[in-house]
Amino acid sequence: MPSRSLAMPELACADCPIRHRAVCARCESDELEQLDAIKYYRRFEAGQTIAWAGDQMDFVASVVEGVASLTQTMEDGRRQMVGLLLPSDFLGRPNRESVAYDVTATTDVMLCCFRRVPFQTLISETPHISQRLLEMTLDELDAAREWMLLLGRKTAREKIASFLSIIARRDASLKNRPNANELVFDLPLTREAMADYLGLTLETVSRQMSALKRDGVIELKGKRHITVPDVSALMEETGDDADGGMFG
Amino acid sequence: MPSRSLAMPELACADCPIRHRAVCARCESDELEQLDAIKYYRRFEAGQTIAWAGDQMDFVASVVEGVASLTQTMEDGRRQMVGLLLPSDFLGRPNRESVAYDVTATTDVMLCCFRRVPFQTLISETPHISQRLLEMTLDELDAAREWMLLLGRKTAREKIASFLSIIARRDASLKNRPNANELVFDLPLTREAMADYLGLTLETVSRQMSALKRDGVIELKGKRHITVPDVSALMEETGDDADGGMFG
DNA sequence: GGTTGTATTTGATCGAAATCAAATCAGCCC
DNA sequence: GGGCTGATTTGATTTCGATCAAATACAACC
Repeated sequence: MPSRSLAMPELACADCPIRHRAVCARCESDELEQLDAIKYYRRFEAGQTIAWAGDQMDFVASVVEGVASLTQTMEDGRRQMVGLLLPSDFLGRPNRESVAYDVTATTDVMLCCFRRVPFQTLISETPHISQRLLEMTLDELDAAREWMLLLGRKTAREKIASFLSIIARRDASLKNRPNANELVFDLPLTREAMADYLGLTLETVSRQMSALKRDGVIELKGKRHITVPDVSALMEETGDDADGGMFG
Repeated sequence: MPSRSLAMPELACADCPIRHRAVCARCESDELEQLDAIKYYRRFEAGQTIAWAGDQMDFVASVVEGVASLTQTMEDGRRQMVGLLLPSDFLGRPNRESVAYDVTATTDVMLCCFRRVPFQTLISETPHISQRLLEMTLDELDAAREWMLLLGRKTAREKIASFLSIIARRDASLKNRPNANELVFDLPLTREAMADYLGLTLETVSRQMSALKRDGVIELKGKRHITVPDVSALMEETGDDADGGMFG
């Protein structure tokens, strides 16, 4: 169900993929023009911090390209990722002045930013947008809750398998799959970032990746390029209900 | 920041505590009358299931009294709580037909229910309410993310201490504390439910409760009645930043 | 090609929490 | 009071993932 939004009608919009999720598909063109008036693009390099927890953030944004993440850090350095933003995901909290978590560019990232104050004005005057934001926030909440099950109850192997299936589900290259049963994609995260996502150490991530490879569940070309020869075999490993899902 | 809503202005409304969070404080009285027209009360006993994951739910609701929880269960029985609803919390997802998680009455619960379809109509016609729901959902998302840090990175002892401080923060009896440094409240959950909340086993919960008692961080009267003689000592144990917080 | 620095893998060991098992406590009903 | 039931505590042992440590792969740069 976090994939719900993928099923929503998309606006054909060549210059700004943002609108696909950030903006209600029912918006009138003049509303879209107002959005255009307050938007600008911004690029961040891999590893760069986009905002620190507690900072003022004078924009909200949508991810155009690349991956950004939200993380929380404890004083002693323990770190947990609490949000992973892929292209078309929304960043920022309308009506909140400050950011609650560190926002980092996990890969090179291109953001489409909307200036915060005028964006909020637009929301308050455009119920469509506010309703769309509610939908998106509910989707995020669903994703967070699925993530909680993973963190609280899954084994290391199940965590890795779940992560791979989550990334695969969102990966663009999905669109042209030659073989319906096979799956090929690139990992946008280092082993360390995966560990932060999964509540593991990077050593455990590496070991479990090796184990899945040894058992033929995945194949690796380089460190980041993954082939899943049999999707259902991967799904078996996630611990989730085998039903539904993106892959038939 | 999950406590943000507590700081919001509350409507004086003797018969229905719901409004305090569920409905925008800026609503006009005729909008409140419309809400009254579609609401009804419903009681559930401890242990009773309010809805199963996947069920249609023909109402949304606000918790008036007692505690309800959202849980996810894996086929082999592993269980993770993903939502804990205390009085004034909102239950249900506007514009979603079905429930995503099992909803259970953790104690005896009184709900103030709003019939779903008319409630949705009201939302779409009343931007205030839709914006209030967005605020509430953002609060829930913040809470979920704090919870993710707990599940992914905290030790068993830190989890217990964090849980106690979360419950204490929300407990009604807080309102009349004789001694600002001391804290007295009742646990609304069994050890098993705590385990489901924290991603632990009930034995570990029990052991860590005993350890905190042994170390003088908490005192126990019966199994459920907790006294925290020194709030800052408890906060030390949570692993969280010592700053801010409800207790000064 | 060699060097440097980072990312990743692999190995050995340790420890926190899970698991398995039993005892104790607290209501509750008669 | 006494027995019954479910909740909780406590104990013994195991196990999975963390930690500590070292080797290997890889890309960028000279």
